[in-house]
Amino acid sequence: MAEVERLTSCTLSFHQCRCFEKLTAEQFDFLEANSVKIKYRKGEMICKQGGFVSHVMYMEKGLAKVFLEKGSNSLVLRIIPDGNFLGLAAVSEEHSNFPYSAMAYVDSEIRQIDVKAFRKLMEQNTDFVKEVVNILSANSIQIYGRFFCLTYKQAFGRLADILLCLSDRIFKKAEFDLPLSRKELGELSGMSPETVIRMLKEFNEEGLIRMDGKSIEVIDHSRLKQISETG
Amino acid sequence: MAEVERLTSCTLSFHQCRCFEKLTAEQFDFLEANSVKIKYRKGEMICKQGGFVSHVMYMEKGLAKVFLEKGSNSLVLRIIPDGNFLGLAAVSEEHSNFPYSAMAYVDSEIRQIDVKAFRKLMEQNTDFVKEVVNILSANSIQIYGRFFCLTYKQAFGRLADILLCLSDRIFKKAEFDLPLSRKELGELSGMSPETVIRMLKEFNEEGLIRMDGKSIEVIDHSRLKQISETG
DNA sequence: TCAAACAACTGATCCAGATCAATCTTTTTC
DNA sequence: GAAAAAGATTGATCTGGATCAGTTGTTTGA
Repeated sequence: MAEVERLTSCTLSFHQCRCFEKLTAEQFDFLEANSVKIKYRKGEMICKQGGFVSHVMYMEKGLAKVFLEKGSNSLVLRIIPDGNFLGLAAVSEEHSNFPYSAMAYVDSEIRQIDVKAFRKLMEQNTDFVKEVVNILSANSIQIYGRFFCLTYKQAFGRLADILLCLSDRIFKKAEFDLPLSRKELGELSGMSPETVIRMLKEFNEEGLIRMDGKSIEVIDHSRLKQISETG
Repeated sequence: MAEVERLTSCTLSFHQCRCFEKLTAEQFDFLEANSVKIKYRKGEMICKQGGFVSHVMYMEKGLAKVFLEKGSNSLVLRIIPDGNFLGLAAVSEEHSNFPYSAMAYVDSEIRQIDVKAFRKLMEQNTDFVKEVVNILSANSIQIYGRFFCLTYKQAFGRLADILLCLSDRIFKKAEFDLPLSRKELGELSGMSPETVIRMLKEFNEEGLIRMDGKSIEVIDHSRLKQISETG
């Protein structure tokens, strides 16, 4: 029996992007010819909510957040590690403006692909467009889970979610140096920076994590998972 | 200058489905031959979160909610009026289980389309698959707005959103009979039924709406809109 | 036709987590 | 390398909205 996916506020879809594998050598060259690699520094804006869409972007190396902003409020929708698309909303012909902003968490290399060229490939290659549909679906499902968790889980459950997500899926090791401020960690888990600090301190004191400034180590993975589920 | 889309917790995307217009007569017949119309009674489940996906569903007539459930918590993702798809997540080959449940708010007629037939049309018809991509994108963007609002807006702002959404976009008139219980209205706007009642009462007393049991009339549209924006 | 379940409503209480106000620490800048 | 700005931390306070505990209609169904 297939296990039903667990609802987490994890900020990353489970989908492994296999788009480019579907292209012929010729199509891949066409895509290369119509794209350019851009380097962003930590903290730089990659796109602005409301701005004109001109490219589909692909994270080659780095880490970024995709978020909504309004006034002083900011909601992180997704975080984008290596090998993921950013701004795939652009493929829809009906949206000429970015529905979200994106910012680099760390120095990042992003491939900008001309949206017209990208759409052309979608017309030419059935497997490619199917893969795009798969990615869009997977992104939606991930957002649903995140939406549910930020709405119903308590603060400690949401923080446990994010810590596990960072450890298991972004950095893929128990110990990592957090490239985010407490404020940004708060935006990710939907709480104030002060609450983040207090909860991290508590997790630390109870031996669930070991924390030293920016360095975090997940110690009791299974209890964190339990907190994430019951929180 | 194009106006940037307003963030609301409205439960309905702005996209008008034009999928079927893209099909040839032959393809349309194929789709008809591979689909069946099902009637659901008010309150009946249309699909269950975790259940196997076998069909793409299209709301021909009626109103339904698409929601996540876990324990006693329920989060309404979207409401589906006439002429919208339900369960389009099924088109992705990677998801064999429904990521959400759906329930009919009122007696509804739903076309179930065999997912294999649907996918076949996506392979055959470029315009059709583009339109599917457009719908998926529009759905995502709508969910983003809703996510933001349920996270950051206060209760009265969220309720104002929903009332305007119901009046402007679902029923398309100022006065309508609400086919939802206070509890369901609470699920839609992310609050407890008691809070819904208190806020409706307040809106009523301040002359923003006129309320009599199930019947609701929007009186002061512009102030409601203002509340929705500042709330 | 009656009771039993459900929906609407009201008032009182409570609490998670935000906000505010300091202090301390680290990083940046000139 | 000193001053200034930004981030981390701590403690005290405050509050929006949930929860609880009723009462009063209103369907439902045996």
